[in-house]
Formats: sequence, structure tokens, C-alpha cells
Amino acid sequence: MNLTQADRIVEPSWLARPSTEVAPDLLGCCLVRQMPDGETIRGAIVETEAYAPGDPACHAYRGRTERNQVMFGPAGRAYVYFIYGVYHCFNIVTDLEGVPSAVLIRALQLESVPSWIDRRKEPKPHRIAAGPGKLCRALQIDRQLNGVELRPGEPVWLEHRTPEFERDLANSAITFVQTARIGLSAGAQLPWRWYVASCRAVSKP
DNA sequence: TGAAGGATTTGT
DNA sequence: CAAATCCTTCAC
Repeated sequence: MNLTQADRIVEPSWLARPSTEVAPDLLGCCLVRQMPDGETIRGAIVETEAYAPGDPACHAYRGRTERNQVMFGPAGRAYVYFIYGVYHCFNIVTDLEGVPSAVLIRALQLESVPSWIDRRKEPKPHRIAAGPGKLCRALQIDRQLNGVELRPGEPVWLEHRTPEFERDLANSAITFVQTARIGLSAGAQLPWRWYVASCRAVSKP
């Protein structure tokens, strides 16, 4: 029996758990970006951060607003916001409807270089999606994708780990590191950041 | 209606 | 280490 790509699609139910459980489980999963012209870019998730209710660093900490409302919705949608007047950040909404939580995708190991990337500005292929802002720039993700469902046919979706990745993880050929989150003024002590050890695509190893 | 600041990145 | 740069939030 062959495992096909369709068998690995991540369903919303798998994401309907606390973000601190989902965040490490997303390492090794594949983020797929499909453009209107059909160009498809795939990359393995190598760095994540969890944001949860009661967490002072969570955008929803002080309640529901127009910006953060998608975090309160059902799991399996994209939460995209604009930051520092320059960058976008891409999150995956997790947990039950009404529970504001999400996982920030901080870095991808791309399988190919998007056609629109200027190789002179990005000399190192493995650094193209290393960091949440760079990742969104590399995949052309902006607020137009805020709230979209992550499923095939939409602009973005998720696929589970390959059997090879699972094997390497079981062998300890691949290991994860859990540390404090980056760039926060509150909640910085919580160890809610995970990344793949020794991966050149991680934003800050 | 205005001011402060931000889940970043880059170059000095 | 500071600038870039603009949206969101909260106070007045």
C-alpha cells in the first residue's frame, strides 16, 4: 500500500490541541504554498513558537480585537499579521474555537528556490526562509491570507512528516531543542520555542 | 485623535 | 546597536 501526499494532509482536528503540544509536533511537517499561477513552494518547518491563553506575549492576552480575532476561531486557519511596518508573520491557529492560541512558524527549509527570489540578494539558499519575516517574504504571504483555511486548493496547507523524517527522529539522527521564545518584552521566560537541532535554516540556533 | 510600541531584519 | 516604517492598541 502506497502512502500518497493526500494521506499526509494535516486536518484541523489534529491542530485542535493546545499550541504548546502542536508546536513541537509541527517540526518536520511540510508547509505548502501554491500561487495563483500554479507555482508551488514546499518547505519543512524547522522552528516554531507557541502562543496561548494567559500568555502575556500572546496578541489575544488583553482580549479580542479586530487584528487577533482569527486566533479565537477554529483550528487550522492562518493568522497573519503585519509588524514593524515592514514584515508579516505567519501563524497556524490551534486549540478549540473560543480558545485564542496559535503557533508562529519561524523558519522553513525550502525544497526549492521560488522563481521570484533574487539570488544576488539571497546568496545562501538555506537562509531564504530563516526567520518569520523572511519566511513570509519568501512565500509571498501577507494579510490577504489572514483567516484562510489550511487545505489543498487554498493558497497554503500543511502535510505531515515523511516516514524518513519519523525514522530519523526515532533514531535520534534528528533531535529537537526547546528554549525560550525570541524578541518578546513579556513572557520571555516561557520555554515555548522549538527547533530542529543543527539545522542551517533555523533563524537563531 | 494622537502617541507609543511591536512575535523583525539589516547594516553600521 | 539603531534605523526602517506603518499598523494596532490604548489613553485622553
